[in-house]
Amino acid sequence: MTEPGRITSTDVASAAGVSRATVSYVLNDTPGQKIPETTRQRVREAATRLGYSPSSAARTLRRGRSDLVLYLLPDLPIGPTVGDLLGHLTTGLAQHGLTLVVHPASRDAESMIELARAIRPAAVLTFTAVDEPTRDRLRGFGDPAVLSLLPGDPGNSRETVLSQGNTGRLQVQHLADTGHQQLGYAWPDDPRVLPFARPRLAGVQQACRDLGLDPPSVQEVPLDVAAAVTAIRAWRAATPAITGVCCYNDETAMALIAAATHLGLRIPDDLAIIGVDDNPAAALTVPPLTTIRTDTRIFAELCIAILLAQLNRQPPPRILDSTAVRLIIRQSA
Amino acid sequence: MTEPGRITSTDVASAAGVSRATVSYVLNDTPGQKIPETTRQRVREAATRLGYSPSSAARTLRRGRSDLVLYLLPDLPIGPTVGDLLGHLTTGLAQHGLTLVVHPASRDAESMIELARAIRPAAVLTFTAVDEPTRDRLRGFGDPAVLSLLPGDPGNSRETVLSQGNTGRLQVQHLADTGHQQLGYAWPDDPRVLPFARPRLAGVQQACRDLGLDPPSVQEVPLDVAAAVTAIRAWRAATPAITGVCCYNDETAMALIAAATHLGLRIPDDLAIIGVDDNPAAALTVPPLTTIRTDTRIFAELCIAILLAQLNRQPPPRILDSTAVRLIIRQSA
DNA sequence: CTGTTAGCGCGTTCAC
DNA sequence: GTGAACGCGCTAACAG
Repeated sequence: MTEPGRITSTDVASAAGVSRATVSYVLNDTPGQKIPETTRQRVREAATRLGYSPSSAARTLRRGRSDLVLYLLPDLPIGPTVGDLLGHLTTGLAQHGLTLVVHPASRDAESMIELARAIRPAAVLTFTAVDEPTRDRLRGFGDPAVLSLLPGDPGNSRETVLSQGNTGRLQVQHLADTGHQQLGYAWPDDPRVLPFARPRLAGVQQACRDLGLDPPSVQEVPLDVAAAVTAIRAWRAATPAITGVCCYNDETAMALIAAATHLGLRIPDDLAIIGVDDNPAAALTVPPLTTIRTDTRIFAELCIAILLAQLNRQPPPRILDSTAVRLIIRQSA
Repeated sequence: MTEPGRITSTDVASAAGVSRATVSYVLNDTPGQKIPETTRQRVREAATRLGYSPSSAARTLRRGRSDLVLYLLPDLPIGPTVGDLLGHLTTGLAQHGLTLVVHPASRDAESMIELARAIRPAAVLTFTAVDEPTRDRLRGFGDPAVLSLLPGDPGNSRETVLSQGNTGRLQVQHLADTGHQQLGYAWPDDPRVLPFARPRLAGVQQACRDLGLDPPSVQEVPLDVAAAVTAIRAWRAATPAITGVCCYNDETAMALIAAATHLGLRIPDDLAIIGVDDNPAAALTVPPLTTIRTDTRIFAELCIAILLAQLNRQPPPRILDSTAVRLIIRQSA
């Protein structure tokens, strides 16, 4: 007779011998309500015994805001880093009663706006920056917290989480530490990863300036051995020759390793190569790849801390992302 | 005055000069309602002009079921295949007005049940099988469609999507085609991937039986070159020696390639190696890796078709997953 | 003090 | 074509 899953606050109320209002007050610890501990006990006991959990639909309807966090999935291959980030975000948000919903980040903002309108997310998480007009319209839909992971236009760089600057700095620093003066940058050919590639290159360029090195010689390196051979030839033909290369990511680095092997070059003696990501494959190349790892767990926690602060209208925690990024020294550089 | 995003069916109704009921009937194309085309036009025009989209909270409350699809993220490293699948599922579901929500698949079913209770998903998508009791309890919460991607216990194998059997078959077939009679299987050491590894190995074993080959010699191959060296030594010491190895995935295969290189073995002449996944890195190993690719787009579409059929209480489309799996011949086997 | 009543939020659907 | 009730939790106003 009692349909399973149909336990509402009414059921809890009658089981505890109180009204639905009281149930709500107790379960939400509403401040300013003087309800004796004995009653609270009874209500809570009844709630757990019956397995009550409030309907998020009804709650959302009333509150004007859901417990969902909208995560706009960029249109690019999801590597292990982004994948792990997703996993940790999901787990971390769940601990705060928030649920991650994934949606494709389409070109036009419309479909995102419409979804936000429909589900009234507590927060919106994106990789690419959200422009002001869109942000404004979002405010109408429960005023979600908005967090962009990657920096947008330089200058408009509010609190950005994945600065990527440290990544480049660590790459350059390590190459400089191991005696390289002339650096190359292996740029990806997939236009979809531009939002990641641009700030990474910028970080490398900045680090070169800071260390007094020449700016890096940028070559496009598609994920294909023949093309990588061409890039390496160009670097080695330069005067002075490039001896160390910062790669956009580990896959780009692997293309370079394969090409260098083809050319009979020795890594790192003839050419030092350093990647980004610490892809599981990076430990298994020949030679194993030196790379930069982002600790996605720390990173996810940082994102969540920022979101929660915004939701509670508190100042954002001023934590640097440098703790989350670290050099993994293997043998390619 | 008109708060943005606060357009409700009441607004549309008054703009079109009709009642909210009519708005609902028109916008949902409710069958059995005789509403003249002119009125319908007016309602639709008003809706688009005002930018109306219904509140999913209210709709869920009324319908007892939301437009969310719960996706239980298994606790394992998210490789490119699972990542791409996620992307395609998201996009494909969005085209049907469904939204993917991601939740960690925790050990106990409780937290999942509770979430389902709260959000009333239209469907639940899991990798590992859902047991009968859990399935039963779910029925109470709007009776979501349930789809398990991986097979559970053999025997209880209802409609399973990612059978993995074809994967193993393709691996064995190719090795047999290229003259290998004694096969090895490189088994992963990460217990979290067991749900994938078990059916893949089962597929390999079945294929060996079908082709009259000896059962594969299984060696555990951690993602570490030293350990992979040990495995290769064991295979080569066997009589008759193993000449071709099916790997759990591309990373396992890469460990083997690195180990073989260390041992001075030639691939594929001394040892043929075949992976699974077609990880972007697979094309960049030396030699490039022969592997099995799953077309995640086709696969996602298949999942969605099955879900939609279940939602409409129609028989599931009987499509084989073989179309989605394909051999990529490079040079390692 | 302790707790209740009543109405809102918004789309859906039955009965007229 | 419409009025009205419903689904469920929240909370301002109010009573014992």
